Amino acid sequence: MSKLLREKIAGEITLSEEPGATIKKWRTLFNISQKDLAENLVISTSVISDYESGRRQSPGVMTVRKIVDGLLDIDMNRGGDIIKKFEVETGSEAILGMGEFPKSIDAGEFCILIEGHCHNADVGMDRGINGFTIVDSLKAITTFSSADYLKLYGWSTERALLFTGVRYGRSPMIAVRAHPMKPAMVVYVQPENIDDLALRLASLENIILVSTDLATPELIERLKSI
Amino acid sequence: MSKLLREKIAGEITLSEEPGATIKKWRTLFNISQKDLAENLVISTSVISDYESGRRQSPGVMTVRKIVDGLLDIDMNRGGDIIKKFEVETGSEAILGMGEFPKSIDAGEFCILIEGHCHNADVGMDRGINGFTIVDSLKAITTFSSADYLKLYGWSTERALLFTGVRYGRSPMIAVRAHPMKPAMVVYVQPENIDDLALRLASLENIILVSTDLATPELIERLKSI
DNA sequence: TAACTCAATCGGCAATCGTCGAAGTAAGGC
DNA sequence: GCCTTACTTCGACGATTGCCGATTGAGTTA
Repeated sequence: MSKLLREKIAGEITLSEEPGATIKKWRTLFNISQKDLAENLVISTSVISDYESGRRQSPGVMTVRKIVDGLLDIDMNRGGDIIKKFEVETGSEAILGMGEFPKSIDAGEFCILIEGHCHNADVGMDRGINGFTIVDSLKAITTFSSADYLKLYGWSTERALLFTGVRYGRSPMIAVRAHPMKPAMVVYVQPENIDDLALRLASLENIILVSTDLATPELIERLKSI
Repeated sequence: MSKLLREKIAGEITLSEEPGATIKKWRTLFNISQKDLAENLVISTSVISDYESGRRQSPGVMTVRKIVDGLLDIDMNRGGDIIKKFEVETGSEAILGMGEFPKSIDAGEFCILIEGHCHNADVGMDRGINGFTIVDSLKAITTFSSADYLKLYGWSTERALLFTGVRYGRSPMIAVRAHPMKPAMVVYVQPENIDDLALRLASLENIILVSTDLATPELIERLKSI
């Protein structure tokens, strides 16, 4: 959905030397009048104008968030035409889900959330997880170019990498071993088996290896809720 | 360089329900202590702590900007290790440059800035330009998949599309014609010729067709300065 | 255990935000 | 010329931010 767009707009406004001008740019891009926006946010139109004209030079993030959401909301109610224009393809179909958490979550907590069992207790659980990527292992192996592997890591490598369709429980860990970037945690989703070598490799790389019996859709839902 | 990352961090902080927690997440990710950050920003450490702990729940965009830049700055001074970790490949080599302007700039002004000559005065110059993309036409034609064309349009289609290596002056406009997304302006960079059909198509699509004698590096520099 | 680092907490104060509403300007209809 | 629509400008005022410095607490290290 439009999460990326939302972030893009917010980021641009926040970083702009003239946040007001940037707000205006986006409002115009969305073809929304000050009045419509003001109505949506239940504030007076002069407020919008004050921001855009620069009378308030450093609006709080809360204000920016409200404005961004207002723009997106109005467009949605109109059919989402502009949003669609900005939407980019999600990329490879081997990636089933991906997200970043707004704040670090403890590996232990994460484990509980996904009802996972840890298989190598020797590596510490005291690290933060900042995001997740769920991969269809088979598709990933057959369709990924080496550059695509970068996509597995969203914005932070301090993340959990979840593999579905695990058969012998060896290849995913081998792939991780071969790759220069290391996740904080690897999760096998409903694996048929967990390989011994995989376990050794995980400990070697200092990666927490976990398995869960939850199904992928359920997992995605839980992870999105963080 | 790290423009995308900068925007990503700012966007995430701004949109977070707990901006402080998100600030902390990134500071930790960058392995920077409150003290180091405070020193870089020439403020007291308690300020950072106050934000992270949530005493200030809606910091101004100026504050957020300073913090983000502080994080990136410190990392740069340390060798830029973390930034590099987040850097994603720039993508196709057919795209020579791309950027978004922090605010809308008038088509006329834009024209003057790049020392361009307009070839179809019939279409109005009264539209805003929000960004630009410079493409090597030859490489684009030979290497782009149809999905790649989406990349030409950064975040806004209300942008200028600049083609280099134009020979007959026809193909670029044909490509634009065939594509569902239309830029506000097409610029031929040091073209050998400008095709008549291209002109007609431009008018038909209501796209401003401009040519410039400036070289690509000079163009990029000027455009980045907006 | 004393010394030091990293971070959290808090009272306090000037500067700025967030918001309103009234009044004013500019561009079209008709 | 009169009525809308779409903004801009501005005085006012309570709520918050932005910042400081002092203090406390939890970990490290010598």
